[in-house]
Amino acid sequence: MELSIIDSLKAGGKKLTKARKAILAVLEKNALPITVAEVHAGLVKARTNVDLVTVYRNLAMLQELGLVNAVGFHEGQMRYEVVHGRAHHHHIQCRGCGKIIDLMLCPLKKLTKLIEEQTRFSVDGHALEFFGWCPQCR
Amino acid sequence: MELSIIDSLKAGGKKLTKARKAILAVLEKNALPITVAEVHAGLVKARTNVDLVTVYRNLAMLQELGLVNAVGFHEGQMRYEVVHGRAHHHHIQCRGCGKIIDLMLCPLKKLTKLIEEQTRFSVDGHALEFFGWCPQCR
DNA sequence: TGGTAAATGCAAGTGAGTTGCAAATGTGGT
DNA sequence: ACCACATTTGCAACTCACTTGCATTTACCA
Repeated sequence: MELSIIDSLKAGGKKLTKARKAILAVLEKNALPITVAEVHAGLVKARTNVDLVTVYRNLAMLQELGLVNAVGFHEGQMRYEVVHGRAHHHHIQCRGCGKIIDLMLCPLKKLTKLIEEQTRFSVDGHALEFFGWCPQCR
Repeated sequence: MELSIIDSLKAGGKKLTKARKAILAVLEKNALPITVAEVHAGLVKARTNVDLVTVYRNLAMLQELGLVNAVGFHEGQMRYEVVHGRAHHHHIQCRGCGKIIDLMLCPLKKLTKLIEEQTRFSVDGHALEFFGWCPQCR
């Protein structure tokens, strides 16, 4: 079974602070990965004053605990999404407008085993993003 | 057939400058994707004085022409490798020492078609990197 | 060889992300 | 409920990859 968010924090010796609750709430409200600035803007809109640096520190920490997922489209900044029981998945981003869509698939399980055999690395993660043009920008 | 590097530059209205030749030479010497700073260091070592900003501008241009390939491991900087007739491939990086290895495979051709059908995007690229621990760091 | 667009170097700027430190705040034990 | 204490937060300053503006230089073509 999966640990609850609170249990995961406790298991990592972390406190359940106001900032942390608010950050997770903003992420939960967004289905797609958002930037640190967008998380911060969400906090401001929810009248929760949390410094930007606190957002950075918490996202890094939540990522280490496996509670959030970092996604990068080589935009010069990272994006984050909650894990929270969602299935492992990937994304596609439009090169025109930047729109992101979830792709509920991953073809890499078998391949990972093959890579482990061939390289002698122990593989513990991968980044897979697609790029293209959405119907509106095409 | 594939255009030569010189032909590709000409086709794009680009000049074959000393800086450009030297940058491509440094990339050709390196089998794996290297950072902009590493390209620049390679130029200095080869006694070719090219400003760092020129390296940035040329790598961006060479990427647009499809002559070099940008690879990102979410390290806060990009890496570049020459395309030059090499087969499409991906990489794995060690989380311990940062070592990178070529993976001469790509499982995404069929999947790309499927994504195009499902999302109505026209897919024109993808980023796929693996992460893990190499035998020395494990 | 000379005219011209493209390319370069330098300096200054942008913006994401980090670090140090003093003040504030959860938490677990009593 | 309170206290002790480690964790967390905010602020300010900083780092570093990358970009931009502009005057000078260079490759190319007639």
